[in-house]
Amino acid sequence: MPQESDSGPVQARISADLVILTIRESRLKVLLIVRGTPPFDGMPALPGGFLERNETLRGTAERELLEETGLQGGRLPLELVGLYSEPDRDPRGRIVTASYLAVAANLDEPVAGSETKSANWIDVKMALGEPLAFDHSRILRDAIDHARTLLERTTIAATFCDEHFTIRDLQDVYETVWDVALDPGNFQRKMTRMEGFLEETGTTRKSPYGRPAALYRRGPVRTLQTSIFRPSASLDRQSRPRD
Amino acid sequence: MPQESDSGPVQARISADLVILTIRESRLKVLLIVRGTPPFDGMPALPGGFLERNETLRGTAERELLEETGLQGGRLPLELVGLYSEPDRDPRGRIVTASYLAVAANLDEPVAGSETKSANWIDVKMALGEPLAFDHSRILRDAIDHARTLLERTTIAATFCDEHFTIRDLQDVYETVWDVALDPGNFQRKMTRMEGFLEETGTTRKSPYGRPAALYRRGPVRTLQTSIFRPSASLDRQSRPRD
DNA sequence: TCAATAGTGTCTGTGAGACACTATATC
DNA sequence: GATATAGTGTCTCACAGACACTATTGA
Repeated sequence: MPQESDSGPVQARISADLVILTIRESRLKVLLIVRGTPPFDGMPALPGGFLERNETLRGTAERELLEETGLQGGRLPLELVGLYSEPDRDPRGRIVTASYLAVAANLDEPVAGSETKSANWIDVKMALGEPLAFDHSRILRDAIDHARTLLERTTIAATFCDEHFTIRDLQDVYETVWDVALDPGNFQRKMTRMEGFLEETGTTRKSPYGRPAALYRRGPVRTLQTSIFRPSASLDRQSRPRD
Repeated sequence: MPQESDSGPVQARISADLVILTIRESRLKVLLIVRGTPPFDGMPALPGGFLERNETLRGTAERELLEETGLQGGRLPLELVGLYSEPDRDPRGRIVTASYLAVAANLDEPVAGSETKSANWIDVKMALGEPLAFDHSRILRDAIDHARTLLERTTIAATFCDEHFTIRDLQDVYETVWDVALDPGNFQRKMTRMEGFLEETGTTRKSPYGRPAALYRRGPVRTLQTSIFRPSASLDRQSRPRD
C-alpha cells in the first residue's frame, strides 16, 4: 500500500510540445530549438509552451506554432499524437505534456524566441540520433510514426507542399517521409483518379528540363476511405531501395 | 489584448475518463455510471478519475478500469483517444481530461463505486441520444469513431470476444460495431488467410443447430498492414479536431 | 537531333465481393 | 429426410505494380 504522501490527486502544469515537420532539399526536417535556460540548458528540444488560463491545449499549440514559424495554426492540421505523464519526466515538477504534429510547406528560417538560443530545421535522421532534452526523443519518434501513418490514411501530404504543386512534388513527399521509391507512372494515375484529393488549376510549371507539369491545389477531401499503399511495410512486397 | 488576469500559465487537475465498450446481446454497450455528487448529480457520465501523485495518466485509467470492471487494464489495449481542455468544461475548475478507450469481452454487471449511484451497460445508440454529464457526449462520440477505425487497422476486435471464439463471433463484433452486414464466406476466408490474427485451438464449439465451429484464440499480431475493408456505410466523418 | 521530365497504355497478379456449393451438426 | 450453421470453390471486377510507350519541353 502506498504511503499517504505518495497518493492522492495532484495539480500539474500542462504543456503542448510541437513536432513541426517540413521537407527541405528532399529531406524530412523537424524544427528544434536549443534551450537557453535550465534544465537541459544548451540542449536541443522540441518547441512547446504551457497551457494558459483562457485557452485550450490546442490553442497553446497554435500559439506556439505561430511564435516559432509565423504559421496560423488554425489553418493547418494540428494532430494530437500522444500524452506524456510520467511523474519524473521533468525535473521542474509535475508536468504533463501533449504532443501535436504540424506539417508545413518549406518555410523560412525560424527565429529564436526569448528563452531560446536558436531555432533550426534539423534533419530528422540526425535529430533521432542525438540526445534531446527531457523525453523529447521519444515524443519525436512517436510523432514521426504518426506522420507516416497519416500519409496512408489522409491527404496531409499536400500540406507539405506549397499552395500550387505538381504530382511529382507530392510524390517527393511520400518518398521522403516513407523513405521509399515509388513508380511515377502509377503514382500519377493513383492521385489523379482519387476523387477529391487534388483539384486542377489549369496552369503548369516549367522545369529546367523536360515537359512542364500540371499544377494542382489541395482538394476538399481530408480522410481517405481507401488508404494509399505504403510499400516495404515489413512485407514481402518488393520495393526498390531509395538512392 | 487579454487582461493580465486572463493569461499566464495555469495549474490544472488532470483526469482520465474511460469509454469501456463491450458487446452484449449483439448490441454495442458502453459503461456509464450515474453520478452521486454535484455537479451533474444524478446524471449519467463516463467513469473516470484524477491523476494521482505517483502514476501516469494511463495508470489512472487502468486503476479506474480495475475499480469499475475488475479488469486488469495492463492486459487490455487502452487507447488514448482525445484530450479535452476547454477552460469552462468543468464547473469545479480547470480540469483537463484525457479519454481512453477500452474494449472488453462480455462482462458481469459492474458495481457502483462510493460516489456513484449506479453503474450499467447502456446501449451506445441510447447513450448517444441522451444528455450526459460534462462534455461526455462528445467524448463518447469521439471514442466510438476511434473504435470503428481501430477495427479496420488492428486486431482489437478479438478483445471483444472471450479467450476462445469462433470466426462467426468475430464477424458479429465487426457487424455490431460497424453496423453493417458482412458475407460469412468471405469473412471466413479473410480471417483465416490473414497471418497472425488467429491461432487455431484444435477444438470446436457446438451450436444448438448446425455444424460445430472451430475455435480460435487471438494471434500475436496487433496492427494490420492491410486494413480490413469496411463497407462504406457510415464514412461520413471528416477529421474532427480534438484538443 | 538528344536528354529529361510528364503523363498514358497495357499486362499481370492479387484480393474483395457475390453467390453457389459442400460439410457437419440437430431435429 | 429438413433445416441450420460452418466452411470452400469459383467467377468477376477493380486496382496495384511493372514497365513500355507517347508527349512536351530546353539545349
